[in-house]
Amino acid sequence: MKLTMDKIVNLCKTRGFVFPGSDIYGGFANTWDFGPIGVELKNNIKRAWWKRFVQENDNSFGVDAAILMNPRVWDASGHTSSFSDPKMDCRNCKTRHRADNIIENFKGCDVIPDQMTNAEMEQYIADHDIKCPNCGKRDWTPIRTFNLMFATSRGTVDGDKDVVYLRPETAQGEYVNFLNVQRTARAKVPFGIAQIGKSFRNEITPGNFLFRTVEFEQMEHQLFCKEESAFDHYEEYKKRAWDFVTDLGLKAEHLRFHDHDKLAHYAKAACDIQYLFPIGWQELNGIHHRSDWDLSRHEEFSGKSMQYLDPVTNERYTPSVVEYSIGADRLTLALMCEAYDEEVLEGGDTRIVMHLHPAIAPYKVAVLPLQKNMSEKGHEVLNKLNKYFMCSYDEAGSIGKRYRRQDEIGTPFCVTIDFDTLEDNTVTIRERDSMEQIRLPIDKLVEYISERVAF
RNA sequence: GCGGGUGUAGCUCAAUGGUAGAGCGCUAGCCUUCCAAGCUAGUUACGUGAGUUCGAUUCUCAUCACCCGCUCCA
Repeated sequence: MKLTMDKIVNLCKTRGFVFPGSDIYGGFANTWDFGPIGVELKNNIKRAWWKRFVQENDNSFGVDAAILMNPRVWDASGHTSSFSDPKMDCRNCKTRHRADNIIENFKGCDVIPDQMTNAEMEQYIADHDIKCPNCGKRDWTPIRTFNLMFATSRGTVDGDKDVVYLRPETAQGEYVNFLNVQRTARAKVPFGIAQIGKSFRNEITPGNFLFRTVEFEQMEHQLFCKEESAFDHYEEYKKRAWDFVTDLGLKAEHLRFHDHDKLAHYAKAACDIQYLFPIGWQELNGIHHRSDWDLSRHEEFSGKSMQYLDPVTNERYTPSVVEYSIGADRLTLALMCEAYDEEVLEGGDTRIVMHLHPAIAPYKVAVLPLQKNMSEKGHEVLNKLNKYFMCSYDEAGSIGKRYRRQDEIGTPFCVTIDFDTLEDNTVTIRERDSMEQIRLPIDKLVEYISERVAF
């Protein structure tokens, strides 16, 4: 079976994982709404991440910072000045390029484009006759700047409004709270601050379904540590990031590390984990050694000391940061791609199965009375189970059809009520991947399922 | 934003300058004791706006959305 994004999108729309954003108005580019099944899946993924990187870490603490931040945060982070791309189009071959990249890649380049204005870059390109790398002609449109931050305004009186930005990354919420968390949690370096939250980027690009959206959710862990141990932690987090996604079900042969050739100005090392999506190898997460750049900048712009006083050695220093960041929507997409399967059964018919890790499956168990007159017993079982698990209840259609419905949304267990159930309180429990069935007393169900859906 | 393509039920498709059908799905009923059975009934669509025309889902233009590529990145 060749997996295409189309198949995933189709399943998502028909089964209620994900719908196009603003659907009844014809959609809205690069936005998607999670439906009843999808929101469970994504919440389970976020919960698994939080468990792994906060709950099971005794030196890791969560925050949920505001999306709107003081605009000076973005001056300090560099986003106000550098988070906009100077773009120009080649009129001849209709390709779009970044002016700064074109200049940088020009042989004999003797300037730093980041420090130039658009007019200076246009002049430089004209003076040096820099041609389109695609078609070899020089027929450029003027440079236009795209700021990737969504701007809105604070204040109710026109003309007296301050521009504020929807955050383009969650990381700054962790950095500005470094000392608040350290003090209140009585944390000792090295320790981490984690956050899951939405970020916004005004990018003019095709989205490839959930892979690239203008509004997206990041799961981030910032480890604050001593400069000399930062590279060790960097390596440690590469491994932890890898283990997390493989434990959730991504196959190792669909994953690879990808070191950055060009480092951002603040980074001492940067590495991605890429996943083999239907659209090719694409970034799933990033791990960055950011040195003390972020805290130092905030110290500079806020005037507040960001230094940590080591209580044992009395040493005072600005910690380095090892950042681990993964897109929740992107990970959800990867896990759906990995789980998707069209199985050919004996007899030639096929079933679509989502082999999701039980821990992230939207429903853990479906309750299926074999006949409609078993409704009462069915609800009795349902009401026992839904105290512990997200449950589905279905009494429409043949039992085989109902199994297939659950297979398509990845439900790991189906519990069937039959005539014997009414006599002896036992049920058939059917497992999704193996399609095997065993008989269990109703009283044992919670324990049996709990053991198998843990992460 | 640029170039190319597409737009008809929930999904996959059909037909037509005289206002639309099928299969699957879904709902209800009958039947049915564990992997998409059957029968009956019901359900829902021409993306939006303008133009040509006696009449437009069909032709033209615009617009919107989506898909592929450029570009970008978590």
